Amino acid sequence: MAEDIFRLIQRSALYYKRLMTKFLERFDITFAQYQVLSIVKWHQPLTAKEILAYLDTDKATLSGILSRLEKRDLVIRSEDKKDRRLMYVQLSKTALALIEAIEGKTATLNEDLLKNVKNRERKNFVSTFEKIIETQNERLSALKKNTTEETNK
Amino acid sequence: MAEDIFRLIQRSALYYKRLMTKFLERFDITFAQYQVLSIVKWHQPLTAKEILAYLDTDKATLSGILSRLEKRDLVIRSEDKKDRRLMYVQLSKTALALIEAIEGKTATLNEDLLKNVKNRERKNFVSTFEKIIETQNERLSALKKNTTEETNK
DNA sequence: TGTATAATGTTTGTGTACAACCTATGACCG
DNA sequence: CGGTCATAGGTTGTACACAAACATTATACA
Repeated sequence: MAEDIFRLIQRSALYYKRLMTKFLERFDITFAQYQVLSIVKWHQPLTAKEILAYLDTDKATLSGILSRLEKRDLVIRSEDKKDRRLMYVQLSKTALALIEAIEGKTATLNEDLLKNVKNRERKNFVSTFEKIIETQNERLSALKKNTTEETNK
Repeated sequence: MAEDIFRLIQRSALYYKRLMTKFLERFDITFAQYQVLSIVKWHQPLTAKEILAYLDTDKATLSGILSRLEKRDLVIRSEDKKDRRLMYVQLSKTALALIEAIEGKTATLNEDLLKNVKNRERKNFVSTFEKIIETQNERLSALKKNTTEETNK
């Protein structure tokens, strides 16, 4: 029974990714690239670390995405002059125009996917989801603690 | 607002995958491999196409997973003698024992993740989720239809 | 019977997820 | 200072998601 719920979550996430990928195809960017670009747009300039905090992904993954975006002149990476470990990321003009052209349309798309779920139901859904994610988070951070404790021995 | 809901879905799916991956590490299989093995266990023998229907994934992906499982002697692939396009997949004895050792534990793990969500709340949650997935499915199959129509021109 | 078409799987190439390792820089502390 | 440690980020290797192209076999149908 519990497994069924996680199957639903996985399936819905997979379908959503497929839909967004198809939608973004015409703009020639991937879903992950879009997510990075739209976060950078909102909070420019951002360091890689800050992007990671928003997206909750891995630095190795992000590094690859940024490289591809930079190769296509969609982002600009530049060092901080005081702390030269930091890399600031900014959108190019092309990317800014691209993201602005996309954003409204994705909002419509998302709203359409939820057309059968009205306000109160949405709130209940979100509230349950937050409980689940909180527990997941507890379990995940417990795992991280264990591994760091072991390396400290 | 709608976007927030899909962010929750994606995040939860990601966390679940991370948790399962960590849990399965000690058995030296990946989450995707575990999913394939447990489906094959329930309905042996299965053709690749049938596994695809259960898992809703891609045939290219499955082909790779099965190759890796076969290399490690966890599954056995054999041709159908009547229709030689079909590949039947079966578990090896090792794999059968492995999956049986794992299954009970994952059930406990899943139940734990939902410990803060009681019966009625679960039902509401599932019912909302089913609506969302149904809409996603409609949009996805609309996309498929369009592409096949285009190729027919 | 022969030929076009469809169905089943594999292969190849790109992008992503993530662990493990590496580099370079900054911070702390004697 | 100088040495140790932590931090920011990149690199490498494995596995997965998926499109596109391919090989093989089955089926339909003229």
